[in-house]
Amino acid sequence: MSGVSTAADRAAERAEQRRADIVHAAFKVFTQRGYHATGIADIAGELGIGHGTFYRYFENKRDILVHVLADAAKRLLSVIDFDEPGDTDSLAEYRAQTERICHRLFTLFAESPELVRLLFVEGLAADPELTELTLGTHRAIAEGTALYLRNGVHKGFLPADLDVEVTAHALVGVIISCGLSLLTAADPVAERDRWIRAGTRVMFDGIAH
Amino acid sequence: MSGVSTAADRAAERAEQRRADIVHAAFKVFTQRGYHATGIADIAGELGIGHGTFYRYFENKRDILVHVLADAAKRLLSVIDFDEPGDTDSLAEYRAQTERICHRLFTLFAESPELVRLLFVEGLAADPELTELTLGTHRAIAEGTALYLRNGVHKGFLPADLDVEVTAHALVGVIISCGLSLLTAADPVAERDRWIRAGTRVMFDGIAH
Amino acid sequence: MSGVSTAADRAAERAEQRRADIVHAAFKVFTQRGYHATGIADIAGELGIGHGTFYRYFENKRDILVHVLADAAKRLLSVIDFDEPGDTDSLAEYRAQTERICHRLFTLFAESPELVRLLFVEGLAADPELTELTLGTHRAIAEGTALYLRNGVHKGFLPADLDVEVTAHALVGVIISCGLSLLTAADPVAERDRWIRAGTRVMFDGIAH
Amino acid sequence: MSGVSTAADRAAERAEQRRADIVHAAFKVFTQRGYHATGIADIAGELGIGHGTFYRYFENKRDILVHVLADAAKRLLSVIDFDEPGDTDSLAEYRAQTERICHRLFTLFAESPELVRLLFVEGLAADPELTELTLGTHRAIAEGTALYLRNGVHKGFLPADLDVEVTAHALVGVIISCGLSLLTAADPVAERDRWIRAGTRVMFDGIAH
DNA sequence: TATGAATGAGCTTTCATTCAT
DNA sequence: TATGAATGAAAGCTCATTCAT
Repeated sequence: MSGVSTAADRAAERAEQRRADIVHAAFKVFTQRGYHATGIADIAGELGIGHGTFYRYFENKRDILVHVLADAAKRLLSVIDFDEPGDTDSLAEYRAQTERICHRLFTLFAESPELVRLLFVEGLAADPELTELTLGTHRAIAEGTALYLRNGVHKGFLPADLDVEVTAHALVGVIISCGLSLLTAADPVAERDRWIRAGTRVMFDGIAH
Repeated sequence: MSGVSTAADRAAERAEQRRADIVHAAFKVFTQRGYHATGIADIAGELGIGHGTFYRYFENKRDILVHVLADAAKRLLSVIDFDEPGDTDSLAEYRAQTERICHRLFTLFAESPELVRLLFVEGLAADPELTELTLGTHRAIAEGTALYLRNGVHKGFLPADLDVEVTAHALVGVIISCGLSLLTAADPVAERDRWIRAGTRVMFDGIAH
Repeated sequence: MSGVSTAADRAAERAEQRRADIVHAAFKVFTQRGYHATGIADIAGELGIGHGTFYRYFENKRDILVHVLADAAKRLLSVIDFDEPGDTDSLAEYRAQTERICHRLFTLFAESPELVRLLFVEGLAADPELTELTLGTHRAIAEGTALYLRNGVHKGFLPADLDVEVTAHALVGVIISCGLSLLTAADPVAERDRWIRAGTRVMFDGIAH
Repeated sequence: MSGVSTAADRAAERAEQRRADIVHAAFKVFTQRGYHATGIADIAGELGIGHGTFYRYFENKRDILVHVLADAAKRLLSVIDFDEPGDTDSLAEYRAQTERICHRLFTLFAESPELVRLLFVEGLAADPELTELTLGTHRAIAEGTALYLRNGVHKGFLPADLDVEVTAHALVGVIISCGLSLLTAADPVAERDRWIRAGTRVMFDGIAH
């Protein structure tokens, strides 16, 4: 609050900024060349800093990937968490809400395929331990999704015997598949809209209606 | 038919057997340690052969992965292709068929999580080119799935305006998510059954019914 | 002489023929790709035989090179030894003889640059020991040359204080340089004739006349 | 001039020094064991540095050989270029000059047989491309020699119809042969003197005088 | 704090040689 | 006798990480 130790504060601030810069640069090169094909020198080169400097901010190559993944997961989750599970009181409201969320989410996928690449591709296979971590992120998304389902069950507009956990996970599968599809889509925006429509349709109506 | 050139035949047979052995061993170590953490020496060691021998049968490390992936994809696809898309004439029949397919598929996942690991994890991120190849396998599964949907649309028990391609892809997402879930499931068989039930339910009825 | 053990004789003959074939094939590939870049498989492949067969006729890779070098040296020396050192009784006769020898020798170089490559390039640097062996061949040529010079000194048409050994060696240097020049000559025959003329001229008259 | 950026200067200087050290070490081991028998580890070991360090200064094994050869060629050529072709106006002066050059050159050979080994043996056969490069060095020596001959023709103390190019090349052959001879000479200095005498004699007088 | 020179573990790959068939 | 499958020593090279400056 006070002006005391401002110099130290500024230093800490600059350090924080540099950490963020490095995470950003690593995100870029990891998604471009892939985690294993990327060298620390590539990350440092992207920023124009010495690669020794990297080690003043991160433990090692794996460490930066963990941070990049966490950052990416946070970005993705913020898109889902933007809405409030408890806000909806009817199926129609929930469906509208779902469409909004899918729109935001799939727009994010269409606009930053790097994020998809990182969370659904690179992070998944960097090493066995990170597979677990990334699957944890998937689980976190599933849990976020489950909150909405539970609200519906609680409010009565979703059936009481819905297997909330597995269903939520299945929906995450749809999200993953959408992300991977947009990765190679010729027209990502058009593809995104097809996914929003077809995705919410199968989710709410099933394929038969 | 005749006994002529039996020696050469036997040699070719043994070579083919050895190739299969190497693919099998590579499958095992790739799924255990991950592609990048695996050395050729690990594959050779698994078989108790000299690592120079490996290079008599495969070009290089990438080559064996491609073969392992192809083998895994074939195994997975054969489970789906086992049924005949045109066999069903009503929604009820299709639903029963779907349950059978899911049962076989998810049983495969539960019994050989390595296959899941390979097709949905390792193969996806070994290198950018292999990501494409693996996404191609996903597309192949989606196309297999689409055949069933198209049969339903054609027969009239599925709505004419169903977005078959995207819906099929979405279902592949469910399959992927199921595979990944079973990877860490405490009781894979029980989990498998939940996925069969919840999966077919959301697929046919949507979440609302 | 008798017909006894003809079968064994024929076998030995065939073996000898095959040794010669292998030497010939090795000569070809060594001069094309260089000794170190050549594999045993290349030699065997050139002959269409299994590479295991190679080892039934030669100890190892170095062994075949020694034989190839010996064969090449023999061919080169036979061109020099074709004449009789004692045949000439005057400077004019010796000069005519030298021109004949040079003609034969340089024609050999022009026609089979591979022989040059082998004796003055590959053999020289295959390994330290073979350098000695090849320098021995050079010395053998020098000794052959020295015989002619000694005849001249003995007959009195060359000065008594001529340093026969070193001069002979110097002439070998001219031969080597001619060989290497023809290796990259655009018109080897024309170049050959220039070397015969200029070479005998400097040898007999020095540069000043 | 100023003290500015002295640190960077010193770094560059040290780097240059290290490059020179590596060239020097490589020169030594290449001439001892031969190019192909030498490993990068041998070069690094000679200097007591890690072999990874080698790759900070040179692209690969071939790269260092090229540099070693260039360095050796420069040293040899500097001995020839020390004199001025145009300095002599009579045959006697040219002969004296030639003797001086031969003295310096053959002394270099006697004192550093490694240089001979490198330029006339190793460099010649390391690989086909380097054969060309080394023959290029021989051509450069021939061209240097040709300058002297042309001076004599121009001044009139050498015959107008002298085939300068081929004669120069022939003299290079004598130089090569001298170098190779000194390689195995029991008493290199005595041998050197014989070559100076016999070499200049045959060059200027031919064998007959 | 920033740097990049130095390091060496560890990898992929080659190929001369052996030997069972 | 002819073969080629099997082998593993050995080499070149990369790159994450350390640390003196």
